[in-house]
Amino acid sequence: MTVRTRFAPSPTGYLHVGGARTALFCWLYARKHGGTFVLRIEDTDLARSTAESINTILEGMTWLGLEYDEGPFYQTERMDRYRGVIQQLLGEGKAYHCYCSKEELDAMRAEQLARKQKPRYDGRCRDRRELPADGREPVVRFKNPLTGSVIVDDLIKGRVVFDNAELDDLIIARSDGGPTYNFTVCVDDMDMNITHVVRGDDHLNNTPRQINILQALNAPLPVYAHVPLILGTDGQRLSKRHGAVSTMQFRDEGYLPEALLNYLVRLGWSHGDKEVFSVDEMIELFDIKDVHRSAAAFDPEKLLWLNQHYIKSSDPMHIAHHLSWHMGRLGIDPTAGPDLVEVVLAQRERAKTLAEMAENSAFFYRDFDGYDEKDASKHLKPEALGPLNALREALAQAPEWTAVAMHEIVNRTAETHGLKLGKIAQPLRVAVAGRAVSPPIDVTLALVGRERTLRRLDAAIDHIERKSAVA
RNA sequence: GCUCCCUUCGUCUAGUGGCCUAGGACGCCGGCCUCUCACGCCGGUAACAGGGGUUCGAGUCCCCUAGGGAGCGCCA
Repeated sequence: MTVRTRFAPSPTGYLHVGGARTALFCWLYARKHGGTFVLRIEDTDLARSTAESINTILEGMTWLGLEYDEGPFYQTERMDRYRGVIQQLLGEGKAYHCYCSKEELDAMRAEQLARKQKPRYDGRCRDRRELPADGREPVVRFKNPLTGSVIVDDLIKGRVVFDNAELDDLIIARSDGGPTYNFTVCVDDMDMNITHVVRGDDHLNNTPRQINILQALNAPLPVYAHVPLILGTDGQRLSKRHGAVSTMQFRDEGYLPEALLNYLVRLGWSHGDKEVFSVDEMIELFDIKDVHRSAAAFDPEKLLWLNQHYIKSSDPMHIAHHLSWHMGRLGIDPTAGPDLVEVVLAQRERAKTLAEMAENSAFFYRDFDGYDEKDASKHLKPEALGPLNALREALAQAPEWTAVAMHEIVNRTAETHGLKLGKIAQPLRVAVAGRAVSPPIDVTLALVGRERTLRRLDAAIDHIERKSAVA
């Protein structure tokens, strides 16, 4: 039997990291077993589904590289099929019309709660004969078995047993005829020949209902794997209020897709002490059975560490490609300055995100607005004038503008002035970078280039002179 | 309230009865390196939720308690 998994988000928001991880697990499982990964959009809630959500979800999947083999299928395009199956169930006596009003149901629930019972429909319309006179439209309810139990042999949670007595006759079609979630899932999983249902464990309680429906449909049962959800840093369930949970937000903040994927796969899953996994390694080593049963908290610090790890160790060309996108976001044209690959090489050990790297590299491509105040007052002082002037002169005559040549000139100037390297490198750094932080000074000069360096040195010298004149 | 799920350092986890005076990773703290910021290297801090069993022996098996989460919709 060929493995077929599906990821079935409802388009009522963006793709959050919990969903992304579920999608990753589904995808890995399919890839590992040479199976098929199906994408299905569960958009039966017309009021809350939006085309925009669908686009961000698709965009997120693409960015992460979780390509699907079939789909996306839209439930809204399968309404006729659902209606047909509902009729079939009705005809076979496996479902029935229910005319209970909202008020009636609310009263029932309130009473059950008051008696400290689990609220559930009591099945009073199961054998209803005459229709109410007001001609109201009924809903359709599924006849859940009254006795016995449902066994779920979950790949992650193990064997879980539910008593049918705990379940009730759930609504499968609304009074407007629209099918409901628990029902469409069953029809789709059946029609799409899904063999493995990998989803969030908030669905574990739905599983026995779905199994009962599937059985009423004479459909083969898929294998289930309920993955625990992701918690926020505070241990609470991750939600829209807990900050950066949107997949695309991670891209915008400068994370690499491979870093997010690596972080996500290690959340609830491990392979010994191994921390770093390429996508190929994930596919090779991942096994749904090794997924933890308990929820895991999202730790932004560790994600940051992984991101930096990939920035540091990936092919600079690859990083440059992503960096280019971030430079563009800052309004910088990466062709108007040094080769981005050189920039990556200079910056990759001092940036945890690409957004940070882009910001810290802007001065290679365009003039900065002004000096960092603290750094300027500390390093651009009158005593720096001599060295800076000497540097200006020496650099102007540099036969070639390379890091090696820069190194030579800066060191020699420091020596002739009897200064430690730091005493000369720092003023120089502030002069060309605008602040006291940058890659090694020789590399920095090489990247800034001759013209910009000399211009900025003049400006710095001018800055010091004007300041001391005022004082 | 009822049903179901979960519980090893702050966090992610290793651990499948003896190899555990509990290992790794992130973070944090200290040191080294050093032209800044970083990187790197070295060292340190820190956990089996509690209580009962079973067993020669329990983080590992069983039971109970506590705590956390989910579900109980004409939402998905």
